[in-house]
This record gives sequence, C-alpha cells and structure tokens, in this order.
Amino acid sequence: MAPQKRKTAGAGRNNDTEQINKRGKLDLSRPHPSAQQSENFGIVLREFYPPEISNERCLAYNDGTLERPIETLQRAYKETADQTRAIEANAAVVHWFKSDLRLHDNRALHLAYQSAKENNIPLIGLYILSPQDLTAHLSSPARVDLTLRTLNQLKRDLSELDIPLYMETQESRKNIPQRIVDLCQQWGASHLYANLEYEVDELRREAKLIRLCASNGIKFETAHDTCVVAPGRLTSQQGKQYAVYSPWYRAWLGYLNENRDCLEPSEELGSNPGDARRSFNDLFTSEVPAAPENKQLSDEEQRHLSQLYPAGEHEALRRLEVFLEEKAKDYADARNTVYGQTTSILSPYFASGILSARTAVEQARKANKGSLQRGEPGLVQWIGEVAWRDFYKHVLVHWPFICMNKCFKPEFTNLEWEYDENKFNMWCEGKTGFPIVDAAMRQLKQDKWMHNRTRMVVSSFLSKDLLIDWRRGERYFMENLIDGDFASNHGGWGFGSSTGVDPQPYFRIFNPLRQSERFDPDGEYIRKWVPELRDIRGPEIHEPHVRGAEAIAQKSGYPRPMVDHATSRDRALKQYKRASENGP
DNA sequence: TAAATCTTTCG
DNA sequence: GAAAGATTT
Repeated sequence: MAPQKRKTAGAGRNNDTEQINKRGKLDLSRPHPSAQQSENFGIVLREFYPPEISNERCLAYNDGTLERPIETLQRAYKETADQTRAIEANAAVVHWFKSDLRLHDNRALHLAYQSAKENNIPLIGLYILSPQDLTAHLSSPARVDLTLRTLNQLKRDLSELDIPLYMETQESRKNIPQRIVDLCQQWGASHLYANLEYEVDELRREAKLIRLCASNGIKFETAHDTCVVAPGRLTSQQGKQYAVYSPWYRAWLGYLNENRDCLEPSEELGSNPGDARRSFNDLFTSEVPAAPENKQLSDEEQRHLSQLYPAGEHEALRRLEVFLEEKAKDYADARNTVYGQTTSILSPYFASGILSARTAVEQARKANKGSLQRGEPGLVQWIGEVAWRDFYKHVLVHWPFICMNKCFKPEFTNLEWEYDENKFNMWCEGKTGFPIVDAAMRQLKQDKWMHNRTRMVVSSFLSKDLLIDWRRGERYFMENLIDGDFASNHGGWGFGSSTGVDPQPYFRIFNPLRQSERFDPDGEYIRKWVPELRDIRGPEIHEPHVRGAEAIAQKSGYPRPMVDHATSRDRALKQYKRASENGP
C-alpha cells in the first residue's frame, strides 16, 4: 500500500488523503472521512439528528455508487409501475398538503383536481402534523405557528369550493405512510397526490409511500412544484450539476426562456367535482391541530408575529403585488439597506409554500415587460434572488450529504472550530459589542426574521471572528427563523462561512464596522434594535466605545466588543488557510 | 455580494 | 499626501 502523507495529527482525525483526487473533487466512491469525525462534532451531530440516524446511514448518501434519495424515489416508481398501471379511481382523490399550503398555482393539487374531475368523484385535502418531524427538522415555533394559522385559512378557502381538509396529528413520523394508506382506504381513495420536498428524510419517506401505496392498490403521484425549474433539469455541457451560481443562473434563464410553460401557473380550481358534502360531510368539521408542546409561542409572541406575517396565500399574493408595484423599482439599490422595508419579506411565505415561486417569478417577469434578465434592474435582481432559492434546492438534490452535517467543501470539515458556549450565547443574545451584529441578532430574536445583508454579517462574524462551528449558527437560525428552509439556510451559512457551494472565498472576511457604515449609514437599524445606543445620534453609533460615545454605552450597559476584529481576522485567515492546505 | 495593503498617479 | 488603482489575503 502506498504510504500516505501525514496530515495534522490529532485524536480522532482521519488522514486519508486519497479522498480528494487531483482536481480537488470529492471522491464519492468511498465514505467521506468526515463521517468518522463524530467525536469532533459530537455535540452537534447528536443534537442535530435523532440517534437512530447513524454514521453508516449518513455515508449512504455520500457514496456515489449508491443512490441519491431522489433516485431511490425514481426506482420505487419504476419497480411498482406494473402494479399501479391498472389502478382505477373509485370513491375519492386525495391531495396531501405538506409545505405547499395554497390553492393558487399548486401543481400536485391541480393534478389531483383534474383526476377528481375526470372521474366525477370528490377531492379531499389531507394534512398531517408530526411533532417528531418538527423536532427532528428544528422547525421554529414561529414557522409552525404560521403554518397552523395558514391551515385555518386554507380550510376556509377549500371549504368554499366544497373541498374538505382533513387534519390530524401523528406523533411519529415513521407512521405517516401507513396512516395515509389507512385513510385512503377508509375513504375509498385510490389516487393520492403530493408535491415533492427534496430533503433526504422526505424523499425516502415518499419512496416508501410509493411502494406501500402500490401494494395496497393506491396510485401515488408526486409533482415537482416548489422550484421554478425542477432539480436535475440544468446541467453543464459535460452533464454535471453546476456548483457555481453564475453559470447555473445563465442556464436557469436559458431554460425558462426555452420552456415558458414552467412559468405558467396552474389553472385555478373550481368547486369540488364530486359531492363531498354528501359522502364526506364529517371531514368538513376537522380542526387545525394544536402546536406541539415544544413549538408553542407565548400569547404576546403570537400576537406580534401574526401582525408581522398575516397568514395565508391572500396575504402572500397581496404582498407580492405591493412589492412589484411599489418597491421593486428601488430594489436593486435599496435592497442592501438594512433599515426599513426595502425587501419583499416574502420568505416566510415561500418557505411554507404559501406563495408559489413560479407565480412570483412570472409576476415579476410580467411587471418587467416580459423579460427575466433585461429591463428594470430591481425586478431583474429580485428574480435572481428567487433563483438562489432554486439553486440551493438543486444543490441539495444532487449532493444530499449536506443534509447530514457535512459542509460542501470537505477541506473545511476538520477546521478547528471553537465550541465555547459562553461566546456562542453572546452571539445568540446580541451582546457581542458589535452594534450591527447585535442589532441583527435581536431582530431575529424578536421578529424571527433577519435582513439578508445582516444574515451575511452575523454568519461571517460567528464563523470568522469567533471561529465557532458554523453549524451551530445554522441550527440557531433554523430554530428561530419564521422562514427557515433547510436548503436556503444551509446554503446561506455555507456561503457566509466559506464552506459551501459557490462560497465567498475564505479570505473574504466581513469587517462588521465597514458593513455597518455601508448598509446602515444613519445607524437607524442599530437604534431600532439596540436601545442601549438609542441616544447616540452620529456615526459613533457604529463603534461607540472608540468614537467618543463611550459614556453613553457604558451608562446603558452596552457591552464592549468581545473580540478585536483585526486579531480575529488574522486568526481566521490562518486557520482557514491551514485547513485548505491540509485537506480533509 | 470584502477588506487590507501595496503601488501608482496627480497636484 | 490624498486618491485611485492593483494586488494580496
């Protein structure tokens, strides 16, 4: 056996250099060494995922000779095709709502409706809340609350079309496929529809459901819906998945210009094709489930959040319209200004599927006189931001191992992150002594949302200035954000910490002070979120302790900077450089 | 979608 | 010696 070059010594380190081939690409034919790093990331790994997800199961997704979850699903369809070909519709058609909580422009719902119409049978909506799922996926109480509030509206809107929405709680996620089959059989439904979610657990669950349905005489059809361009559609000339946004974006634009039907919204639903009031009357009284105990908001939070983010797709469509009419023209210039409503704040609605990304892009295109890439700079830029959402979902489908606590760039797996609870808590609580960072973290804590610019600032601060494992920040965001979406959140953290696909280069380290001066020039954002500094009027607010506002800061108890940025910057450069030279 | 530092240019 | 430009991290 060829001798292996000795890398950084250290307990639990795997020094296998063959993992990375000469082009620096991940060798997918063998387990990734980071999978054996559970000692290093022990606290993270155990906290992130339930213990039944072992390292071995992580490896499967990482192994190119095995299959991706999307391929597991495709295989399930292939192998059950004979069983389902002959299935005929009988008493009802079911649409299973997941994170597609809308009637408008919903691909699978529309297919379900068409199927019901062709067979003159009732359409039934189904929603299952799984507390175990919510816990495993770190769904924030705010997002759960928005979901439940939206279900109330969805139920009303469906009811007006005489379509019932049956909702229930299933404690264990494992039981969901069987429960769905049971319900279908109870209702005499032989056709089930749902939109795909692309996370590993979800795709594997759906693959199981396809087989379970097939063996029980039910045809389960899934649709690509959440992305404007379905994952897998865009590959480079060499047939590879893009790992850089810009070329991917050009391909995305090209594809949409060639395939205009991708942007066509699904037809509006009419009233229930079958008489559900007669056959399924009791389903109309189904109540929205309660939030699980660990996902509850206080009354005050609930009031606050339902004011900030009113539920339902009518609100989402209204916001879209207002944004496109009033804000979009300034968006290109104003979007980085962190104070005031310069952005659309549609992310909570995208994340839970209350608004269709397709509708959003199509409406923006129309507002831009039919062009996706030329014309009004604000509209073009905004379409590009919605495209980032597609990009990160495509990345997730192609490299599903990112679902398993892996960063995209393996060389940064072994970076010597800090795990200092105290420092981490100072970041969480917005007590770092860097006004722009603290303002952002407090905005997150109270509004459960943060401006995109400050997401980059605080993620850079955590991973570069504090050198704390970016996964802790990723997790904290998921636990708090009302718009928490795995792919976008992971993508954003990978970008900010320079460990992801198309990241900013590791030596591109934000200077919190410079960011503050550029994007909150008048200090209004800081003044809004950091009351200790409210009385500081001038530019010293960005750096109170060294700009002559020390007295105010001290009196109000605003903390001194917890680190020296220049020193931290040097340390981060050194560590990142070392990790990138040493490899995984 | 960076910032720091080094180098050149101009008055 | 400021400001613009190029290079480095």
